[in-house]
Amino acid sequence: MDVVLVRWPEETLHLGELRGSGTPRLLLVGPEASPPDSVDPLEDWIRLPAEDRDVRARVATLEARASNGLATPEIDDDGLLRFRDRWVSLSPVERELAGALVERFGAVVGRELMARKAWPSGAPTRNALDVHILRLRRRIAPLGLEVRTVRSRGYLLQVATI
Amino acid sequence: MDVVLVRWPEETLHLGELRGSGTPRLLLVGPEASPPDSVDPLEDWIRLPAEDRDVRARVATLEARASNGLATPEIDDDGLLRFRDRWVSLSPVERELAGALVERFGAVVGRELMARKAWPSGAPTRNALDVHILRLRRRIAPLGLEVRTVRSRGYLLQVATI
DNA sequence: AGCGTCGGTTCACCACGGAGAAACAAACCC
DNA sequence: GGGTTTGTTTCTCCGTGGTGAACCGACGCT
Repeated sequence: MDVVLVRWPEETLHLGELRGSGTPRLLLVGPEASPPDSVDPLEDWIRLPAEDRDVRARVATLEARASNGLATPEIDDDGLLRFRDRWVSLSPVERELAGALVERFGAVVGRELMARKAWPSGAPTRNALDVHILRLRRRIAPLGLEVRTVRSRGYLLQVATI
Repeated sequence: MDVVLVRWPEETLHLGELRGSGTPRLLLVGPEASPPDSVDPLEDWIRLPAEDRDVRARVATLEARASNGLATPEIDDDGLLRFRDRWVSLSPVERELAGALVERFGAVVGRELMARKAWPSGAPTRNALDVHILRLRRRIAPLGLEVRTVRSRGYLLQVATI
């Protein structure tokens, strides 16, 4: 999402909309004005006059924050799992499993539910799900995603931690 | 939590610790240095020389964000203990104990009460609770939480002190 | 102060079950 | 035909909960 530059305090009105819509914004604070106070991580400000590189740095940070919040993997129409401009192909079973995990990204999906998604008429073996999870893990690792186990509850898809 | 001022890029080493521990920090960027790039809302920077009121404004924002995001830990529907965008899974017994502590975050919870929560029909051994508290302590340490003992009263959950 | 008790911490060990992983075999698709 | 996908078995590993015992510091008593 693009960062909007706003003169402060001249364009205060405009600012209200931006805050409401969650648009990232950089306030250009005049030499005499006092700095705004907002805790919103999508809002920043800089004192004028300012160097170009400083403005650009703050804009870049806001952009990164904005797109970070939206960083959710998705499965496209071709069955590819896409995340942050990379992708991997999935096998049919993996697509169902990944689909369930992506739908509730960051939250736990029960083993039962996943098994029903992959095999609506009943899972072949109890172990089959484990094996496919293992394969899915290796498949999505290059995207920087990982499947974490929550014992006796299910699995959870998230951005890989270091 | 107090905001730490760090000269950039001279005190880069120090910065590593601060980032790791989630301490809010303001980087004082020398006249020639290029600004840092971090998306962490608990990190900000300002170009030197800077006006006092500008520094104060940025410090205030960081403080507000820190105390805002602090809030309280919570146990979600999946039984995960979440705190500051991190989480750990809990075993059933730990979930009961943590639940009692989270409910009264920052206040003492009696041993009796906790034992009843974990084992409604009576604790198995005298020190079963102790052992589970030990395990819970180690489990939640990565979240920056700690269980403090209040002798002959009970236990208290709080943000870990350094 | 000396001493015993109490409350709490930590460790080592066991048993059980859930999950991970490798290896093999069959089915499938280009 | 060759690679991919899927199912299955088997073995190993680890999370979990319980138990006993050693240890340690705070407290209270004489």
